[in-house]
Amino acid sequence: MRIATWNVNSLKARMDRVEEWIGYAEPDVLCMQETKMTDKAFPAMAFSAMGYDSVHHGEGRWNGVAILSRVGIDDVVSGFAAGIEPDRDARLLTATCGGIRVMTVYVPNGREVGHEHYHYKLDWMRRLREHLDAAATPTDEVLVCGDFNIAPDDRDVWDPAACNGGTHVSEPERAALARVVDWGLEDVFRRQYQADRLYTWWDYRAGMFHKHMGMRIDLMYASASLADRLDWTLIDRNARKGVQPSDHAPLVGSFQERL
DNA sequence: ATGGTCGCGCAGCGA
Repeated sequence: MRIATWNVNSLKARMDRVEEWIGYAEPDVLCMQETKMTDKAFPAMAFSAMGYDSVHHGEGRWNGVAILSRVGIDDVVSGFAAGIEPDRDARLLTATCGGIRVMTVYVPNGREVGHEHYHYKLDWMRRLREHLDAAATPTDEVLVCGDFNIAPDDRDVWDPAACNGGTHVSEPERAALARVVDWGLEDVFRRQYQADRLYTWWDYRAGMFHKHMGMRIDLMYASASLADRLDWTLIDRNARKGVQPSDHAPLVGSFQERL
């Protein structure tokens, strides 16, 4: 079972790259963020022709998340579970694919520490934990992946000193992430790579990608029983190269078959 | 040292 997460930064602008990538990466499940389109505009037929069922939760110009699956999509929940203050944006989608409760998340960008959007981000993370409590059980196979806009620790940024005090690395953001992880999740990339400084996002500007100046903010978390089946993970830097790339690279996790 | 680019949509904002 191969599961991927990719912030595509507009599916309309990225469709050729996404189709190319699916063609060679052959994920069983692909979670996307920042599709930036309405549900009506979502190219479900094109994905169907490639063998994937899909579900999309979009709004238009901003945000938007999707799950593609060739192992089934059931019990879909758009946004936070019932009983939680609804999200004003399209940032979360939950579905069961091949026996795994999959969640694709696009965590708000906080803009600046202390900004109104920063507080919205922290509150959004609080609600994500409530969503986990309501929509899943830690003993089940659960996978939470997406663009968290938070670097979990200083290994996850190219220069901790330069990033110090900024958004993505602030202590309250990391604490909010830890609170979500505390539900019963493990960072599968870090399960495989402990010291490695590998990133998933690089600013388009200033040749940041070529200078290896990025952040690891696209994350894949698995519940214990699923994490125990982890075979390997990969950040596909090739997808960040070439013609009209997203500013994020896909992150792939491969899980062994259930015994 | 600083700033450097995209996408959306048609100016300038958001990331």
